[in-house]
Amino acid sequence: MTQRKNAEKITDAEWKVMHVLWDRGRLSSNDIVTAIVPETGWSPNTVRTLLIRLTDKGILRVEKKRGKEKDYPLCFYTPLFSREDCEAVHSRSFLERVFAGDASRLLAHFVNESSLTPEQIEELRAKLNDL
Amino acid sequence: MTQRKNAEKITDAEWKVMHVLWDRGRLSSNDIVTAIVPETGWSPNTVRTLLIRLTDKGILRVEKKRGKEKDYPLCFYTPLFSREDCEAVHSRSFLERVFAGDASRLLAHFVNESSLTPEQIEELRAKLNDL
DNA sequence: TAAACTGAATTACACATGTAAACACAATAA
DNA sequence: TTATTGTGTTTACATGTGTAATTCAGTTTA
Repeated sequence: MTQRKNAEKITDAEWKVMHVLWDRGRLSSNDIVTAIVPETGWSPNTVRTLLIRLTDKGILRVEKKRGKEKDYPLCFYTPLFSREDCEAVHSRSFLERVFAGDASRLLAHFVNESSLTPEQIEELRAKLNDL
Repeated sequence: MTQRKNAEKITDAEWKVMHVLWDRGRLSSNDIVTAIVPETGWSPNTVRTLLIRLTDKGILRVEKKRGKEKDYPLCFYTPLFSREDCEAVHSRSFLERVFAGDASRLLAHFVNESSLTPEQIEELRAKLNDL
């Protein structure tokens, strides 16, 4: 729950970093930089700043390694929260903020706007049946 | 679309103000203050600051009236965007940011977490059928 | 060994945001 | 008419965020 509190504070720019880490697991800062810079056009330093901030917030864990005494000192980062946890926290606050808590309207909106594939529609139907 | 751009910048605190205005239409600042202060505990000045900021952002329109020369000069505020428009803009950016654009996962999440009533479930089913 | 390079840590800086206090002015009450 | 009060306007101020530049410390290279 204290965790949840921290997990709440992921900012727009930081989400990009988190998605990379959730997709690919523990990564060196360089891996993260090379994954993110082309897509965003950010400076590598910007990415590193975000990594530091996420670490300070307790959302990432950092390990400083120096391989076999041959490599540069490198930082490896690992998420301390699952993607699902973070999504859940932010989803709740989004629901409250924008839809004033009315999940039904939120769902209606996304169903209408999302151009779902037939398979996705079927999946969703199945989920509704499971309720 | 330029409108859309502005509509994007509603902050957490500002949403509260907007919901009151969408619920009840054109209101004096005092009406807004009395609606919001009890629920939030904010100072009236805080609410007034938000009204000014929303006006500056072009999200609210303000009319300064002095009734029949008898009342205080009062400010009346009116939203310049529909609730649906603002929801749509913020929903899209939320989807991108938190769910990396995967609407299907977003929907699955909210369906599971929202404890919908049977009626709401039925409604949603109907919407799915209309796709 | 000195220069160049790489990655990490520190510092920066403007703008946004939450949250008002202070000030000003019209209207009303005394 | 003056003091008070309700309302609008201006200013404030810490913290968060986007977005790095700068500096520092090892590593490799000339």
